[in-house]
Amino acid sequence: ITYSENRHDPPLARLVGSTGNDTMNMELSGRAKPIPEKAQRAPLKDSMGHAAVEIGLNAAIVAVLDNEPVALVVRDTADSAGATDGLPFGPFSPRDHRTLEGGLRTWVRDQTGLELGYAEQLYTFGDRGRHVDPGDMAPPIVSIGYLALTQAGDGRGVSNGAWRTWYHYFPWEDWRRGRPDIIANEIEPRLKAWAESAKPSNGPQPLIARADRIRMCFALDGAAWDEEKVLERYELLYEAGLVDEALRDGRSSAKVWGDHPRLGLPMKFDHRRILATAINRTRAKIKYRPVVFELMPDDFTLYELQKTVEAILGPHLHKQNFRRLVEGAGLVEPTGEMKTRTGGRPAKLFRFRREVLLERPAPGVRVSAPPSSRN
Amino acid sequence: ITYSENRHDPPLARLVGSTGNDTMNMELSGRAKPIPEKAQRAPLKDSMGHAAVEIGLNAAIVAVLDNEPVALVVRDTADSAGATDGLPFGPFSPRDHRTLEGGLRTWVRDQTGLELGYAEQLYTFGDRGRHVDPGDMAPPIVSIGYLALTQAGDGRGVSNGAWRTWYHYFPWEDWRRGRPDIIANEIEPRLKAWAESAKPSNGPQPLIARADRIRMCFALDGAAWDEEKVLERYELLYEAGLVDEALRDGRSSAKVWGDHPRLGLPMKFDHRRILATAINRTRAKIKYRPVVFELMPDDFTLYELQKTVEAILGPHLHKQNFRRLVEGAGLVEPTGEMKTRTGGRPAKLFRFRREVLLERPAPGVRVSAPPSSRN
DNA sequence: CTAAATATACTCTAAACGAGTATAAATGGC
DNA sequence: GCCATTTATACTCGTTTAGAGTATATTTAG
Repeated sequence: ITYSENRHDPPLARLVGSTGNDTMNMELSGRAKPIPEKAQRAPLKDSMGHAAVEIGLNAAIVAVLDNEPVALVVRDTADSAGATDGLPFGPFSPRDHRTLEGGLRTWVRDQTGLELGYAEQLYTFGDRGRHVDPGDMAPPIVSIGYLALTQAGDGRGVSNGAWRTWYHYFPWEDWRRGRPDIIANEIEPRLKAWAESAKPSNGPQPLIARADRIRMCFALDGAAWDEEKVLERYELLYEAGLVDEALRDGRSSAKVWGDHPRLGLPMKFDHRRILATAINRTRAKIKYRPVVFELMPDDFTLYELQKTVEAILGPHLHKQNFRRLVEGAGLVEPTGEMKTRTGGRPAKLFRFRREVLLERPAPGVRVSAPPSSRN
Repeated sequence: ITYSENRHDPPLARLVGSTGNDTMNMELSGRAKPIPEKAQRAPLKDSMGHAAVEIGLNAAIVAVLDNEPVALVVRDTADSAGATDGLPFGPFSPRDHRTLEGGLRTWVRDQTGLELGYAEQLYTFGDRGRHVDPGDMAPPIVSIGYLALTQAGDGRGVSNGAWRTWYHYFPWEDWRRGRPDIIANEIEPRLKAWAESAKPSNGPQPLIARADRIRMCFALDGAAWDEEKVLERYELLYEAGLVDEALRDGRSSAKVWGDHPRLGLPMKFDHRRILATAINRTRAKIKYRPVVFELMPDDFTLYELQKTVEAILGPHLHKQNFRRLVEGAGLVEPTGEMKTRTGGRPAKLFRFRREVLLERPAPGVRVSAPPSSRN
């Protein structure tokens, strides 16, 4: 089954507003002329022994556990002092791996015991200096991030690694109990200070002012929160030197903020950026492709399905409309069974209708959010 | 400016139906268990001299020239016998390139004289055996594809390379004069023969039957044509052994079809696949991000804008609604000037309103297609 | 038996999409 | 200058659907 990247069934997109998940053209492009690469020497074509680089394959494995969105992380047991979480990863070896994705699956199996199901490529990162690690391990220069979706119970016990809420690493993304305090208390003031520090306008102006980026990313001044800006937010914080990785990588703008709390837990290398990309993609894709079902058991109630969607997207959805849209789109069919012991009236059990993939071009979970009430 | 990948302003998505552009999970995944990698030896972690591979950077540079969608290709002048078109490309060299995209820009500048503006990463391909080339040049094992959008006249003369319609390589994608004959005359019968040849159901069944894939990709049996399935179609033809590259790569299923016409012009290495990905992405993205304007001069009439969109998407759009949607979305503002000599009543000139990027989360060119009439 | 919780059916409104009609202002040929 | 042709642009209208609310049915907990 091929779930491709871009959307086309609009419906629930509009609810949240959104902005994008996939790409990370973090080098501002647009019509603006690109920053010229440093003085160019003669073409390297004939420089034999072509520059070869090591490629890292990294897996952001996502599941939903008790209505909590989680990722599978492995912790560095060797260095127990400042043990940092990381994603399962390993180098791509053309000798042993027939495909990139195959190599990824192998590494994940070896490191966690988990047999991956659904997986898709996210992005290939290659910025020098972004993956520095204090340890003696030299990280690969180029790393390819993958998103995998699975049921948390599906691994039938992961032999190594732990499922951790992704909000450990991105506390500002957790809007389940309203706007998280960390935004107003920590992020906003520090980012504004960073924006101010760039005021003396010497040099070329960026296409979008820092203040505007901050406002749009973190929904200041009445702007709407866009849950699909996960990566953009993380990159902004990195650029401003507010996440530990920026400090670690030795960015000049990174400041020490005294006893201010760190903004989320750091990860090894550029793994947090990859996880941000994965969350971004998951949040976007769930709206226009039936990928939620990769996170669900075979049979489920519509309410369980809704809770899973909400775990990914954050805001609470309108229950009646959710049911109507999901059923109306032909995404599910009743199994005939009922689930009792739901704490109320028993619910019909449903299963995913795989046939939709042959019918409509690309159905997603169409959802509508209620304004305030939660029913 | 960051145009991210996924969509959220639904509008014009619905017109065409669509399916996806981005990703190419061509290894069927879904809930199905993945094909196990060949017997796994011990983890390679400590195999010093980590496997290093050469990475190719490839640019699919897209423009619209006289209402014709074109890509910039370079032809192999050395081997004039069976000269094959290729995309500008070169190896990534961490020594000389600070970033992947920077390296790409350098190669494009060196090879074509063009200074890239907007560029975004498409996908990283790594299947062994997909980039074989009959010549003596060993292609990189891993290749990263990029999409760049530019005005054809913007390069102020490309010093090397030529703009060629992308329909040279994908004739079946050209629906401007209705369904192209090549589908009914060549593609459909050959694909059906291929599907038949797999009938004796030995071995594991694929998630989606060949016949279903064919029907959905090429809009048979009344299915709607989805112009966003560019990559899926090309991959299907490759898998069926119907494009020259499949033969060249020595796929077992590739057959010689006598004097049947070849299905589109082949390209070097896996460049045609990359171009398919680029077309796919362009078609999808134009609907939910204001990327059309990368293809336009600073000032333009709404009709010119519409013609450009149509060059990318194919079908003809409803003129009145197009105007209403584009203006209503605040994507453009009048310059105050008029364009005379349009062949009729003079048209107002417009320019792109960059401010929209700060307002709505992600505006695209919202369009609606008329059913039959073209007005 | 009742309160609380959940499941599910149905209604209503505003917005949008999708299509059509009408009119204005040029050009080109005669 | 007249007229056919071409393009630009304004406005209307019906159908769909998103977005929200109301009402009712069935269970469990106590």
